[in-house]
Amino acid sequence: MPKIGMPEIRRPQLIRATMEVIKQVGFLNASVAKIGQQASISPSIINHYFDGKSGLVEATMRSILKDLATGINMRLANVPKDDMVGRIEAIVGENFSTHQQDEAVVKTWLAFWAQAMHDPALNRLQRVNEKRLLSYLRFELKRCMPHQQAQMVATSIAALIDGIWLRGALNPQGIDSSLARQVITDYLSLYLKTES
Amino acid sequence: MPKIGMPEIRRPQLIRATMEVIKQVGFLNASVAKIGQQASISPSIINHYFDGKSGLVEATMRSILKDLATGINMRLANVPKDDMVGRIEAIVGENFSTHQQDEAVVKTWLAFWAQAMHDPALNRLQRVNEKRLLSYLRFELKRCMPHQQAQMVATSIAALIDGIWLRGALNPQGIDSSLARQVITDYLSLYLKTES
Amino acid sequence: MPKIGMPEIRRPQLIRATMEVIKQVGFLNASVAKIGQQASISPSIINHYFDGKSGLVEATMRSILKDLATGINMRLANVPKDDMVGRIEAIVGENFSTHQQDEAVVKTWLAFWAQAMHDPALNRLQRVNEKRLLSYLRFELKRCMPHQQAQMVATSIAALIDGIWLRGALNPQGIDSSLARQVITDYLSLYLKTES
Amino acid sequence: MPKIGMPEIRRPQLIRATMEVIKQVGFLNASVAKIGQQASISPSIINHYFDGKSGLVEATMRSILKDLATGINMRLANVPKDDMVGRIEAIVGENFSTHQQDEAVVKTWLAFWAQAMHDPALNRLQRVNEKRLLSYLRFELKRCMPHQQAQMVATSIAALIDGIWLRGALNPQGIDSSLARQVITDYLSLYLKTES
DNA sequence: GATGAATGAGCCTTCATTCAT
DNA sequence: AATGAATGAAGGCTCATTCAT
Repeated sequence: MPKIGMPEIRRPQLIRATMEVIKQVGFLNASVAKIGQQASISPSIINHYFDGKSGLVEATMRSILKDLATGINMRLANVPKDDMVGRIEAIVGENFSTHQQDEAVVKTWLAFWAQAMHDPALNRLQRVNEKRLLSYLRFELKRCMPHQQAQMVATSIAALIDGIWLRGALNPQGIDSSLARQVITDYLSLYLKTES
Repeated sequence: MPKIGMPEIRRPQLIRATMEVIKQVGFLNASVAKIGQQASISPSIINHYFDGKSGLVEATMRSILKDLATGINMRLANVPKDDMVGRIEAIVGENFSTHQQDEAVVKTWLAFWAQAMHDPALNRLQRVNEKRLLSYLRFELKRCMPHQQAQMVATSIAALIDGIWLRGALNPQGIDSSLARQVITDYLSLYLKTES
Repeated sequence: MPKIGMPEIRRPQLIRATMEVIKQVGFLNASVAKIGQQASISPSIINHYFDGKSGLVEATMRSILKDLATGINMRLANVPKDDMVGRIEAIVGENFSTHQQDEAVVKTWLAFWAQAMHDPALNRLQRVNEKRLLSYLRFELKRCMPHQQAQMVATSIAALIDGIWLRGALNPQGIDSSLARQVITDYLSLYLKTES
Repeated sequence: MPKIGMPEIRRPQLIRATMEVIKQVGFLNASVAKIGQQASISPSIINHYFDGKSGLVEATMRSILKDLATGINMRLANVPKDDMVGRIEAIVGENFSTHQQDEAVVKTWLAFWAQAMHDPALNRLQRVNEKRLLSYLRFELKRCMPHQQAQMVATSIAALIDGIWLRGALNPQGIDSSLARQVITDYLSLYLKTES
């Protein structure tokens, strides 16, 4: 019998190594050789566990997306169902959480976006994630405004999240996450005030 | 002996070919061989005119940034100096112009962003561009709101531009540019309304 | 502790899987991984039973050669000792039997020949088989012609067998075995006629 | 301007190196690295001139086939049109010429046959060559026998050629080419004598 | 100015094998 | 007996770049 439980050790280990290498040298230069070295394992093992490099890249992105979704759900669990603003702030907050600002995570996100335009598997992942964020926001907003309007505000908030995140990612000083949250909160409260 | 006028022919030719190849196969697979083939020129010549591939990539991005700046200035020239909303709409409008939505341009932009995190030369370009947009917006906004707030609104609008653009870039259906402009105009009018 | 009787199960199972894989992907691409998969066993076990891949290849060829020898002897058992033509036809017939025309067997044979030039173990096998065929034929022919001529005719018939077999193997339509037998019978009768 | 005339130097050089390496280590182990080393050139250049390893292999086989065809035609040019036996002997003779017995050529042939079963490009080459030999033989034979019969005798002679050649190839002592020619000549003359 | 010849580094992947369990 | 974990070597190929012409 072989050693058991290795997949549960190796897979996260390699995924983390992948992010680390992307952080250090960029997606373009993140070779399996470097990833293996980072994880202190033979690069060949990547094929054993992920069926090739693209499988590893996909799994890596899937891991980040899952972390985001989990984080959002955990925050939402602590906010009353009827506290709409609070719930939206929770969603926004998780998008600017410390974990999402980890340099390795940030660089992987960006590389993922650029790559998604040419890789069907990544594209699919990206689309699912995009729609999920919109649907979460819309769900909360629909409680106090018509569908049409909720759709538009959700789009705006999602765009603000991505835009602020992107500008922060490209900025050496990183994201000022409290400012980010404030900008979005201001927009929302201003909007609600004016409409009523 | 060097034929005169060749650089003026070759450089734009190769820059355009670069964008075309990035559009077709992605930044990752855009080799000098393919670029040369696309331009029907020997790839070797790239080193002659751009001192290596990275020089070509940088020049390509510089060309796109210049097109954007030129477009904005041309639009602004047609809007009265005191029409603040009109001038901001002009800036926004150019960011979603048909040229900026050219698939080759879009993919180059995105690749440029991802690459800028690891390439100092590209990073510098990106920073300059980012600051210019902010300064343009802030300049207009300061006419009717305090500096502090102008800074914040400018940041938000810039984020909206990038966020909407990014989401559009990743969406197979492309950007709905009239919707984009409307979202941003609405956002702006929201802030102006509270001021009055 | 070793289960008894397993070698008798595993060895033929792996040999058959080897032929099947060679048939599907060719000798060049017949890896132990694919063979293991084909047999639904872990590839590692090959080393246990055959001491490495080359041992398996050798055993596979040995199995085919043994089948051929067995088949010939069975046919000869049904032909009277003094029916020289009948006995030679039996030998020829077995060389073009349906089993020897099984695509997996054919491809293994051919790969075996090509490989035998560089692998001493396979070469030895091939030489033994070659000599056995010649000796069988010569033994029958010597009854009605001088040794010298028997040697020559035996060589010719062996060459005809291999030549026709080879041309058939390379032909998508396979071997026309009745034509093959006829050509060789005609050839033989030609020599017998001149003797009488 | 680049160096001119290089393709005419490099292509035969690499083809010869390929045969040499196949002779030394077998088709299975004939890597581009070894071929490049044998030719004292960088292996990368193979892609430049042959568009990949398979292109080189194909070109190598094509070269051998062309040599054979040229040799046959040269021999035929020296034999009167009406000397049927002489012309057939010329064809047979070239198939056992010293050049065709060059160890490198022999091993390449055999590897080529084994490989042709799985490589469409090689298969096509092999088929063309096979048909050409048959058609040459049939053309001569039809002068003194009906089509049906000519076809059968041509098949027999072709099989004898391949069979004797194959057995010689696998034999460490090589081919006894005068014996080979004699066997075939005997068969032909015996056949003609008996039929008339 | 422009070409293609040529190179060496690096890429991902496949492979046969060994080993702990 | 049998498995899967793990490795290191080797494979073909792509690439950016340099150079002679």
